[in-house]
Amino acid sequence: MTLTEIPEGWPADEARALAVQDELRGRVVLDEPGPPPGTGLVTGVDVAYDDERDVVAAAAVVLDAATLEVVEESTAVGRVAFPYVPGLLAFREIPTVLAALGALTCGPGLVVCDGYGLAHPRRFGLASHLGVLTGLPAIGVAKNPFTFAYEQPGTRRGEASALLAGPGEEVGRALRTQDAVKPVFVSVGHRVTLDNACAHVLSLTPRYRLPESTRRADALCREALRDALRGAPL
DNA sequence: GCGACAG
DNA sequence: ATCTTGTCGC
Repeated sequence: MTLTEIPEGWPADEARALAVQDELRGRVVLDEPGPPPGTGLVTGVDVAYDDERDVVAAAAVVLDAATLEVVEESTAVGRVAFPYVPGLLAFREIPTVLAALGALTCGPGLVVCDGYGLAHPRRFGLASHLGVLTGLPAIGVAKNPFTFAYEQPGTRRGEASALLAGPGEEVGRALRTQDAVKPVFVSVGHRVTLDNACAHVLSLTPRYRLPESTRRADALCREALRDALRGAPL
């Protein structure tokens, strides 16, 4: 397996990364509804790291949105392209994720990311960044509220409350995907509406807290990392 | 100035 | 993210 190259000109420091976010932010599209939930294809992407060896593995798992059956899977392995800095997560994950998406033979449809889109310090999280670079509709589903404020949503599956960046600025939603289970934090990435994004997430969580797409992608990228490290330890 | 901080 | 045993429940 070949190691994914870090793109030429990829930001090497925080100042350059901030400048890139500043420049790409204007290309986010927020006025398209996005694909209707329960139809077409949905692709989950996720990455796993080995910081000791500086290796990252990414996975893309394409699901039939109606049945949640796996349609196609792909992985990619590369060198970590950026340190972890809150607010700059995308620069760490995107090169390898793009390689995994590029290895698919079918169109990904809606991309579901682990993390945020609009709910971001500069309103340009991983899901927005990935959406802009690929042109694909994308949403973010995070396990934590980051620094944002929210009221605890109702205890039943499907209930939601606003994720607020400030008084009156809704950047996402705390969405209960299972009865009495901690909510997930959904935000728009690119070319999808927040209501639509939440409907997709509910459609992807018939049984577990996290979307089936991210659960599948999470398992696959861990496996890919193990396999990659097995071939060349230390 | 200090702490918090998606994955 | 990752480090980690047992344990409770379907």
